[in-house]
Amino acid sequence: MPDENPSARTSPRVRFAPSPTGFLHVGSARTFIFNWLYARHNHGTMVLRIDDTDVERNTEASVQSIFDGLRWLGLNWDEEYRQSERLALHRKAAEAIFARGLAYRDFTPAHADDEHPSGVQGAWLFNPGMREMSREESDRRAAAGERFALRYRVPRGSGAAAARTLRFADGVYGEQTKPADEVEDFALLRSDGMPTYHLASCFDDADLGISHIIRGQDHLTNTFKHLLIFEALGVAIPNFSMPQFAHLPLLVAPDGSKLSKRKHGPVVSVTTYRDAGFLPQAFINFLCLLGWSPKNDREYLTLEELVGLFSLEGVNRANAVINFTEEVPFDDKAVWLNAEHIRALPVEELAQELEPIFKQAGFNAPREKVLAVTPLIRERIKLLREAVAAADFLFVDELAPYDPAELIPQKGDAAMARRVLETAKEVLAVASFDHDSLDKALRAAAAQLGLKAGQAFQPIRVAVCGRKNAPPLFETLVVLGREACLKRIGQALEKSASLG
RNA sequence: GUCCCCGUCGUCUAGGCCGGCCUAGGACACCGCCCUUUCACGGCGAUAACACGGGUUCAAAUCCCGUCGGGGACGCCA
Repeated sequence: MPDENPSARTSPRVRFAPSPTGFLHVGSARTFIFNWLYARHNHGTMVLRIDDTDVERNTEASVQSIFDGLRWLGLNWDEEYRQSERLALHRKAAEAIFARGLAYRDFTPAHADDEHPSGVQGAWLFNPGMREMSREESDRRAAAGERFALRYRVPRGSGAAAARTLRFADGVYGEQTKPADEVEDFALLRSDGMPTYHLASCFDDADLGISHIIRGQDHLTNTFKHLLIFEALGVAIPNFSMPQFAHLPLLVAPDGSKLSKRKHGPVVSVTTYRDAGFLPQAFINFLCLLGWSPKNDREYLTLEELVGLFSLEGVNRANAVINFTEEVPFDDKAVWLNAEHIRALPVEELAQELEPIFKQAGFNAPREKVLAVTPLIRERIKLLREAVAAADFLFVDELAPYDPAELIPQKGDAAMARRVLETAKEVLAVASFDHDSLDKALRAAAAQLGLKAGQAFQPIRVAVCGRKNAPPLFETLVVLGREACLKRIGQALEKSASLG
């Protein structure tokens, strides 16, 4: 079959274009992930472009922190650009638009930051006197060194003639239209000669052949401006075709407001999740479920499954709130998913994640030991960091002080605790240290003492772990080894003396 | 203020485009029970929502209008 529409056949090119004004924001991360998923699902190309045209606000530290976040996610990109390196291209594009009469110079002094340009009367459209200024006067003033911004001359209806209607089909929000009359004469170049976001972003998207622009819904109304820029730019770019747009619902805070670094603090930074012990695949899984659904009730999804399932049709239109409070900084569902992903990890891989964390906590944690400890805590931690508190007694030489009363079993007394510990000491001195042997020996000892297993095990558990809530007893004893067990039971016996 | 978007359990969502299968499904969280040597895992169960008002229709969460609520855009920020 002949290929009638070659452009529809070429693989999609998508981009993620963060501006380096802070750390990588969870909302940005989700935008990145959706773009990445779209690219991988459709065998397309993922472009990373650092939108650093705002020299005032951009910092190199921020660029690094964005890379930190992206590297942690582990999703690779195929091409990488820096907008600041393409400045000359942007200026040339602006000049070309001006030369064609599609833009004009605006000599109005820039607004101060606190001045809101849109009055209470309605939307601001353009500054009086500038749009109509003759080319001669404009040239003369520019030549005289007067500063100006370059504004796009948005087509407007004149007299009885209605303005044209701008339209595009959004991949998520559907058909969008707006009369050009309602679009303000936005700036292309600032009075310092720097391109604005709108110009730089559209030029690069067109020049880099981006086929699908997937971004936050806060750009939905900006898209009408972008349509105009693309139109003006397109004529100079061979084989240009208008990109498809898809806007993503916003991620909002529990109070419904837009997530912001300033207002909500570190919980909006992806490195906070990393440092708290989230697995990147769990974090990705969680973010995907915010504003997107595979529509088959599945929630725990691996990266491969996400790639296979992802489509723009599954994207929701309503904003999604990401739940957090000061006491509980992470969304319950994110934590649950993380626990699921932790349990799904093979022991060797989980051990590998845990090893640096144990070492950081100051534990003597050789590989073999971590490998032995991991199965004991795998089902007891929801965040990797919790492994430290869950397994500390398996690493330290001396147990942290605990209340001797903990040694007393249910429906028992101090004497019973001591009897159990004495017996355990004898049994463990000779028993072979593997799960089944210990199970057999200790159960037999309990029976001999006339106690229920649970009653007999509690003093031993507390003696060995220093607390009541701990992993299963026999596995714990095995990992700890005979020497440590006997020593701790001996210490417990001493402690129990104070119980009278 | 103007324009745009959105509104299903506390939260994430399915269902909505193609009205009846929805006495609205799933998940997290919460509560209860079971399993069990503690904790955890696992299993089972319970509570919980179509923002409101009109209309269209034999029939509306689903279509239409309005109201209210939330959000976004309106910068020489991105």
